[in-house]
Amino acid sequence: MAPLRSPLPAEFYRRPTLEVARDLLGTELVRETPEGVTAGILVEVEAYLGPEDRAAHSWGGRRTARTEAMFGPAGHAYVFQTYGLHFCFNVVTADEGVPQAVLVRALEPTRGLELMARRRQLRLERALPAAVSPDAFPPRVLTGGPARLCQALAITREHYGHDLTRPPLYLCRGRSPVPDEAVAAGPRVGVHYAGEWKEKPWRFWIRGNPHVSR
DNA sequence: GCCTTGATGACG
DNA sequence: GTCATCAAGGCA
Repeated sequence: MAPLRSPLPAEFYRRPTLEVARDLLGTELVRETPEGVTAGILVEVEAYLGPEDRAAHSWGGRRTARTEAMFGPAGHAYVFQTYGLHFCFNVVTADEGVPQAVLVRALEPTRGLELMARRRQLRLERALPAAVSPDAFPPRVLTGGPARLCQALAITREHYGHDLTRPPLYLCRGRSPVPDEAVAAGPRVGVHYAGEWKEKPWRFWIRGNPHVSR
């Protein structure tokens, strides 16, 4: 099946990771399944710059079955599981052999909101009555958080290493580029253990966007 | 021990 | 609404 829209080329990802992270804001992540299409605009990301970055899974050049994808070519997916429960979705960046990636922390939902809600319904039952009118989902409940967006888009370990220039999971240009004034930067979330690296302002988000995770 | 989330309870 | 605390449970 041809993709619905033209995916970003591999060259987009094969650049310095901080540039890719910033430029990923405003792009659209599309997930196609037999049940339907779900998609959202990236509004919050974090860069992980192994092997130097203490906060990166590839810190110190750590190369295991889990981190292998980070060493692979740019534009492929790095999916990992945390706390035994949740998946997180990353885009591999930079040159092959340089284990760097960008974690996607939040999306602004654009397509398939009801399907997303269905996939998240187990935990959403309390929120759903307020959301009976489909456009009235409260911000963040569908895709505001790295594990939430994976559940909403049905991204799992089966996408580990997937080539993100091809269906059924790919990125394409969004509605419009995000100007520098709209981009905010700050420390990354959940990396308190990372010493001096935890202060690096390598989390980027669209200022004021209600879907940003926190 | 972890790049998380949802539930619960305190507080205002 | 906020904030703090806790438990869920796979894998290195």
